[in-house]
Amino acid sequence: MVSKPAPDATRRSEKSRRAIYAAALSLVAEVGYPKTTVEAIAARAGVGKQTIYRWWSSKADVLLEAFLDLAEQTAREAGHDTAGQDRAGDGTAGNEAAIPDTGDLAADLKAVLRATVDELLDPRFDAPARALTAEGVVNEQLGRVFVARLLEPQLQLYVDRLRSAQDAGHVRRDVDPRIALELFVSPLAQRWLQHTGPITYDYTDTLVDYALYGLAPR
Amino acid sequence: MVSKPAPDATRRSEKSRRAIYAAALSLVAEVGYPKTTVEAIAARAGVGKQTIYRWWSSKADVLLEAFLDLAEQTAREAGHDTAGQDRAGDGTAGNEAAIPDTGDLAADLKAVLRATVDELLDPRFDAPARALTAEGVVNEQLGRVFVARLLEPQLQLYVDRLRSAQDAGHVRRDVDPRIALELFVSPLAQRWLQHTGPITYDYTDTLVDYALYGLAPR
Amino acid sequence: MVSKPAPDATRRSEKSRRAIYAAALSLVAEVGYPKTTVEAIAARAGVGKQTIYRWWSSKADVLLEAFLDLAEQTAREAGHDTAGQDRAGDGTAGNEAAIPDTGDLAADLKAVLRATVDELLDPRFDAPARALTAEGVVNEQLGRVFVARLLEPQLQLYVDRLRSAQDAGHVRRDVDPRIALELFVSPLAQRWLQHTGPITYDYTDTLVDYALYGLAPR
Amino acid sequence: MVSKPAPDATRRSEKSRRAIYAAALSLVAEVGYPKTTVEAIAARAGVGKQTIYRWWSSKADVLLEAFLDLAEQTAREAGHDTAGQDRAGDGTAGNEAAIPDTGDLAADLKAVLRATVDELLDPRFDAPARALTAEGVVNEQLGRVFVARLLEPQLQLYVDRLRSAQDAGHVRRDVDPRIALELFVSPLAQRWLQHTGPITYDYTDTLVDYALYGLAPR
DNA sequence: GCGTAACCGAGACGGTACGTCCAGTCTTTGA
DNA sequence: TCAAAGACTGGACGTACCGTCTCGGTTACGC
Repeated sequence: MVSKPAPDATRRSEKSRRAIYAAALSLVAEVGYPKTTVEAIAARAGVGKQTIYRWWSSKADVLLEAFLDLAEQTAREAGHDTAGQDRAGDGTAGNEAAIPDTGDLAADLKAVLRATVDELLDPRFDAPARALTAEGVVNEQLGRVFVARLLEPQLQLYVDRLRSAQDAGHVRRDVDPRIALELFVSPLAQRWLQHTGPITYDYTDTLVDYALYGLAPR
Repeated sequence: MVSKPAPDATRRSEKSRRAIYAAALSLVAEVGYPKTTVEAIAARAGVGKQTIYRWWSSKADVLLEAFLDLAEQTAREAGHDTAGQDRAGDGTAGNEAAIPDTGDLAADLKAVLRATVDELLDPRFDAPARALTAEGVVNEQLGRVFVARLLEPQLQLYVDRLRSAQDAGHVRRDVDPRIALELFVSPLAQRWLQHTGPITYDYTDTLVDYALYGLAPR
Repeated sequence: MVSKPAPDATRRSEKSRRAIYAAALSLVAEVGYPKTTVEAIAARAGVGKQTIYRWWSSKADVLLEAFLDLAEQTAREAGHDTAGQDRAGDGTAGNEAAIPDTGDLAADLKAVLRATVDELLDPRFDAPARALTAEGVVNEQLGRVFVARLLEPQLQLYVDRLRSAQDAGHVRRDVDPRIALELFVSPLAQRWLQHTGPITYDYTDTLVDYALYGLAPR
Repeated sequence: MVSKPAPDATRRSEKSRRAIYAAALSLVAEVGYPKTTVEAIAARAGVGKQTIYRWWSSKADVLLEAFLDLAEQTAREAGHDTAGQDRAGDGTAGNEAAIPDTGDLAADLKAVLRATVDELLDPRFDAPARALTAEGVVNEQLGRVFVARLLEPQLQLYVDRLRSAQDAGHVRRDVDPRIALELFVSPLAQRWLQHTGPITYDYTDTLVDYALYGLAPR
């Protein structure tokens, strides 16, 4: 079975690709993911439907790549701006500037989470991110790609910072950083996804405090 | 504007309602939410499409009520069967039996979370709960209903148990229980929704330990 | 086969019957036959749908009886007005006042056809008559009833008048009156039904002249 | 307002068009016009419903064109086969071969009407012609198209033949041929449409005789 | 420099499901 | 005890998109 003759990627129209990304992202932001149709993306991008289906397998796939591209671009811009404490273009796509390490773990985490709060409240990110997350909840294949390409690389930065804290003796050695990070990242994620509570700096600060020092009296 | 004449609910067919719930739940479990169509629900329920559209506004709406009904029923059964020793959930069954209070907070939380793990791994709950959560992520109106009717009541049980622990001096007085509970509930929710990690008893036990005693050395 | 339990006609509501007739005729006149629905008739008549289905088998059936009733009524009124040369209530329902017999066949026929022209141009008759005729073209069963109850009784009057003219020696003895009448009645009918030409007094007068004296030179 | 972007007719699928015509005609012949649904036509033609709605506005419109096409085809075949000696019809086949002119008007008309009788009794023509005529009675727009495209061209042939007879002195000069032809054509049409009498060669022969020589004694 | 291959915009195609409308039947309720 | 009201199953309607399939046209590469 050789189902797909595999189109020649070298002859691909860069202009069309960009136009499709832009159309997909703007449509999702405007009318929402479910009402965004492949036909509408093609029309807005000034592109034939076949040009979409030639390179992507579904609406979700287009949006996923469009969003990855957006993330990459944003990261690149951020990289140029803040210069120094970041890397980019390592194939995992994303704005993974390392978490700062001032020696004060709580302060560093609070700073990063505050930046995340800003991002979550920016509709430019909110709409497509929400749409892709929702699709991933129900479409495991897409979900795994989304997590692997976008979410995990971010989480890995927390793992790194926590390990550094362990080396410095600020976090117990027997703590698994991959689980530990969920104590402050997941609550924020859930509030964002399910509207189960307000998203504020105070809130994320509190999460960090609770997570680091526990609920039980010392 | 009163566009809809509003059908007479007293004359509603109970048989049809039940058949529609059953059809919706079984179809979602079998073919997934996106491939579940209103027509298929009607066909399987042996019902005219109009009977669905007369009482619900969308596929999501049907499934929401079907799932609420399922949760209620499950709760009722559980209530009769086990009287007192009860499960709780994260966006799943609508059972409002209180979390046990043996005096050992860690043990009580671990027990309840283990029950939740069981539920999340049961496809009977997983499929519709996942579908509704995904829909709620993207459709705020439905999301809010879902949260208010199913999720919040469950979370309130944790609030109650944590307050009791505060009274017993096992949790710091300055901790906000509504936020505290997210430290162990949200990570589980995220792993479930986004497949970001395995869901096991070990994992939830660890979450409780981390949350109660913190990451920093004592 | 006793398919229908046959409702008790003696307990039938006369008021409902009249209201249904009125509703059916007015709706056909207003929105046309195809857009006239049983539900709309019931609603306008302030009657349950079942009350219609109890006594009639279809929309066409209702309209047929409504129209027969209208014709009967019109005939009765005409009878009272013109007093003397008419009969009524003989079970065949209709306005079959006999064709006048002044001894001048051409003049008598022209007068009657002019009256028919007036009727055909009156929308009160045109809409339902056209609807029923169209239905009868395609639904033979209804068509035969329509012809038997309404059309044939009318045509019989021409037969009678033509026979009288034969007795007076104004029409050839070997002419079949049932066919002869079609020479002036059918052209008018076709123009009305198919809009194949204007319908005027001049036209019907001409038809009578052509039919009586032929096309060939004398 | 130009609501419809108007599809590109040059890219239209000839195969689909033919399949739709065939399906429409066969369904009307089999189950009758009212029970013929657009969905059934599409299914039998192996075509999507949208392909029908893209090119036609309604079931009636499809059948009209299908029938016009059939008439044209029949005419073409007849033209090739019999060359010169041709049929004419009443609202049926679109063959514009002239009525024969042997010098004997009565004989020529009788021959043509006998051919028409044959056609009216052929179910292949009867079902769709009847359906379209009925629709045209109630839907004036379609009726006018039907008359203009099919009926009038046929009638014009009679006009021509009658004019030729006038030149030959066989018909009075003061007779209007367009009205005269109705004396024998309309009665046949009415008997066919409304089942008001048998349709035979004898009948049409009689009509011609009555029309040419009149009812009054000579 | 000239085919020729393939991508491109465009959009018609066979389909599926939508949400609405109405037919004809069945059930409840008030007079 | 009947009829009004209207919910019910069923199924066609006309629409919106799906994903596939031509159709010219326009590159851009290999000979």
